[in-house]
Amino acid sequence: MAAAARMIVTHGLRAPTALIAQEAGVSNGSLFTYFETKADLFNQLYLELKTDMASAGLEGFPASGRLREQMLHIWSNLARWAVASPAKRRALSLLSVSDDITKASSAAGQEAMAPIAEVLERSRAKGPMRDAPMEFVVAILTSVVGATIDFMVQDPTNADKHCRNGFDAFWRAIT
Amino acid sequence: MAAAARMIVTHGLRAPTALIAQEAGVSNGSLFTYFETKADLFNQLYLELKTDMASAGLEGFPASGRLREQMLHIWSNLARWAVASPAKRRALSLLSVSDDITKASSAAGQEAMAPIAEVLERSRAKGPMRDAPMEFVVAILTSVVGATIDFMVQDPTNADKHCRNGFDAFWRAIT
Amino acid sequence: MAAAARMIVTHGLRAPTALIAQEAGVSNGSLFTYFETKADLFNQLYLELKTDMASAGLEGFPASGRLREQMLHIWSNLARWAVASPAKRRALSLLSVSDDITKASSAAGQEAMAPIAEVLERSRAKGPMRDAPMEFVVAILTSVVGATIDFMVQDPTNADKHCRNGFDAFWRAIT
Amino acid sequence: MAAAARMIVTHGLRAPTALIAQEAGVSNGSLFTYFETKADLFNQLYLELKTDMASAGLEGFPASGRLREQMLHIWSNLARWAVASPAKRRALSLLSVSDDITKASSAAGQEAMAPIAEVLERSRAKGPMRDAPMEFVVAILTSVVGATIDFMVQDPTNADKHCRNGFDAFWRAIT
DNA sequence: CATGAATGAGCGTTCATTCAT
DNA sequence: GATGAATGAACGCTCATTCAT
Repeated sequence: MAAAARMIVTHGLRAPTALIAQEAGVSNGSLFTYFETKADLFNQLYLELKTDMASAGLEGFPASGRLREQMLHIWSNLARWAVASPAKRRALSLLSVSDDITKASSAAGQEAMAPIAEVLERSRAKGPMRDAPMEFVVAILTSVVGATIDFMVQDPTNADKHCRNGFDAFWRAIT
Repeated sequence: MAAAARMIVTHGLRAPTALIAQEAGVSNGSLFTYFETKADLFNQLYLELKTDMASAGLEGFPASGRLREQMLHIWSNLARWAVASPAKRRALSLLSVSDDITKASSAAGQEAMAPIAEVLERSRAKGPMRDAPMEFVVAILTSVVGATIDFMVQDPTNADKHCRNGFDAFWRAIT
Repeated sequence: MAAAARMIVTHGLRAPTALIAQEAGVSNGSLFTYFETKADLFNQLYLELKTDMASAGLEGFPASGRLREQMLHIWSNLARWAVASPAKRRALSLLSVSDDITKASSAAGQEAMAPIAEVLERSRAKGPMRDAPMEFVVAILTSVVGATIDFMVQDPTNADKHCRNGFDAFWRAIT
Repeated sequence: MAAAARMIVTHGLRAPTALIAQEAGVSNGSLFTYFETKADLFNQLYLELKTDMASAGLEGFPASGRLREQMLHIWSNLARWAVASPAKRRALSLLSVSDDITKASSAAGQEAMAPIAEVLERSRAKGPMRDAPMEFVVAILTSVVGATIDFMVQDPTNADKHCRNGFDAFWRAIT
């Protein structure tokens, strides 16, 4: 799956299975010993990446902290993860819009993000977005953090500043 | 190009050129009289859609209005355009993440959005994001308006409310 | 289709489509311009061969002759056709037992044989097999004529004798 | 080999060796401990089935009976065997036309049928087919008994009648 | 001898692109 | 310029066979 992620980065979702197998150091046929189809591989990879991202986001979570600090902690973790694993991030964003990802995988992906969503839920609970659909809030989180990461990657010297600015904008939007 | 947009909606970016040509009422060969390659078609379509969207955003622009009203006007226009032309919107969002779109096309696309970006520039000029890169602000606009539209489409009865709520969140983020 | 028949003879039904295309003097891709799938090619070929065989059987049919002479005429024609076109015959017999041949094709094949079946029907009408299912009688015709042809091919010097002996056996069976 | 027969029935001759092994309760690799190649397995299976069929045909053979009764006994036995073991029969008929079956196996198969062929030889010795090649007579037996079985299976209520009618037709053909 | 993961050649099919008419 | 048949490289996937354990 790591090989698949790498090949998706360089070749997009059209990355030939033969290339993925080669990158993984196995024969093209062997790939299908582990994954029934290419779509299956993509779904499993999607879930792994999503789970990986979610657990990165929750690492060192300050359970006793104030809400804003908790959310900032997650935000920084997510940004750090994405900056540290650009391949994973790129692969995940391509997979997220792929037709190959089943509803089941999407649902499982949301499940993995549930603990983060819970913090988000509490964050917006008393603010102006208290009546908005939760998915809307998640969409805003995802997109603003995505934009933030892009600028952290682009201008690494000011990464921390971008990270903070992005979070502040996000926090303003939902509280 | 309209045919291409329609086929992209139903078949994704893998829509066969033969199908696009058929939908357009010309022979498959003729398509390559007008577009050197499929990628070329996609780039031209991308630019057309982006331009279309931008001009829709500016329609009836209240030149003398207050900044917030101007921005809200654009916001509502963009949302209305997307809701009225779901095919264009879907095609544009797929094309935006495609490998086929060249840097030149992306740049030209930003160019088309320049008048809107200008209003955006003035909107954030005195706020907390005054020092952020302009692309960052644009990215936030794009992503939040995108999320907003999704919920307008999904729940048309409350479309206006979603539109307004999205804008408010956005305005909070940048001012 | 002639190329397909030839390749089926030499490679069986597993004859690669690429080889069939090559034999036909076209590119592998072109084959699928004319036939949607390999199975489609096989079905069309099956029907062509069956029709070809049936019309060969009826060539010069003595409409005013006695029943036995009519049947013998058909029998000899069928045998001659098979001996003259061994490739067609081999391909047809392989296709007949293939999973790729649809019920529709089988039915159409029987349709093509209808005029022959009609003579057969009259032949057995007053004999001991008058109450047997018609398919049973056809099966006997097919199998005995098949065996006959094998020996005509194997021992061409006595082809006429084998042909006659086979018919006599068949005629004894059904009258 | 029983597993192979079963899988041939459900999947045709393309039945994967892995599936055959699984059905047999051994690992896919083990299959090749006992059979050098898939073709080898098929040849051995062919011979086993042919031998099985032949010995079924001879079961309870009335050595002192009249020729016609002896032949009818064999005929009924063959029909009963086929009706009772449809898998074996289907596998055998598929294998019979397969390219994988070697001349040696075919010859060995004929050898297994020799005792039956001997009765057949005596049956036709004084009749109109006395000068025909023995293989021709065998071919007629095989094909007519095959057609007979098809109708016994299809219409079990009248199985005995079909069996008898088939035999009568056959007997008329060779005597 | 048993296992089952690994192999890689081979196949059916697709489709962007070409080009003779 | 328009056509659409022809092209052939490329891809996802299968499966008989091998071999280290």
